Amino acid sequence: MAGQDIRDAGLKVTVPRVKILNLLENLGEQHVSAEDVYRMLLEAGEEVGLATIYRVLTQFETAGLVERHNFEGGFSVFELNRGQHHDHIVCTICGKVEEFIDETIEKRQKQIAGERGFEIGEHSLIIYGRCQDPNCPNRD
Amino acid sequence: MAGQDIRDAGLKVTVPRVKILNLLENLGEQHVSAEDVYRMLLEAGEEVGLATIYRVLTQFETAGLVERHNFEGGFSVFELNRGQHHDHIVCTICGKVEEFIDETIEKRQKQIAGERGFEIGEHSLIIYGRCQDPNCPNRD
DNA sequence: CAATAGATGAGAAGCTTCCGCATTAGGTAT
DNA sequence: ATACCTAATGCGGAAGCTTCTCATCTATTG
Repeated sequence: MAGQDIRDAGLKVTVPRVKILNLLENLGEQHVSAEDVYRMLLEAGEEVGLATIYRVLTQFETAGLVERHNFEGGFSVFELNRGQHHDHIVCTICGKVEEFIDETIEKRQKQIAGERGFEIGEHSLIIYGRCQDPNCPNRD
Repeated sequence: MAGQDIRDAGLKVTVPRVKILNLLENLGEQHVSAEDVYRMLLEAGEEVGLATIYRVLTQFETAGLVERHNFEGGFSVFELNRGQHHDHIVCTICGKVEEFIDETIEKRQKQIAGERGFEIGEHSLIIYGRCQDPNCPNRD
């Protein structure tokens, strides 16, 4: 349950934090910006200050509860950390994001880092392309 | 030569554009921000407005002359497009950037995109870690 | 060399993100 | 329960990166 996760992260269980975490839990694989979270909560009649959202998302990230991604566009998007690392493939037309995991790539990355004397930390692999979703305005 | 590249891109060959392109050509594998370009030109006694640098870098990117990367930190870095695609490994301590190419990973990416019905375009693979450069303040 | 479409520079404005500070609320011990 | 103390919130505003506006200037073309 959300409350316990927040407590485990060493944070007080407050109304805004629970609202934000619940929202993320209900989002599934969807990726949202801080502004998105703000708007979605507003639309649900739950008003939380934007500064608080940024603060809380950063705290959740530090605590490992959520992941932050820097897609193109200069702002961050967040998603719940469901434990399993994964990479992203993003449609440059409609913005749809899918996730994937590939062991081959993971292994090669570790090797590459090792060869270059890097102690590997995070990594970010984003493939950009055009999806074939019938609802995607991908025509030409 | 720089002038011809600029003309080929459909842009007028102006003093600022030539200065910026020449600077990038002399930078090798170094990655610079727009602000870096501004400062470097200033130090070389060549004053170019910051707005122009942003404009020109974006135009060069569109024309395929330079590549823009969004590393962590919320700002873009640029490098000359030397034709050969490559990925990056970034030290999270000292910010050092190294480049690499790996055919295994490239191939898997194409496969993954194909499996998911994506027509692959760009991709961005950034590994974050800690380097072992003696000059890197990597101690703990 | 004049005409013109395009480029520049300076400052203002935009966007995302983060402070500072007064107020409020969670957690804990009474 | 109550009161206390620390932490969290919310607001306004500010910071950093980037883009826009617009008057001025310049590269190109005939």
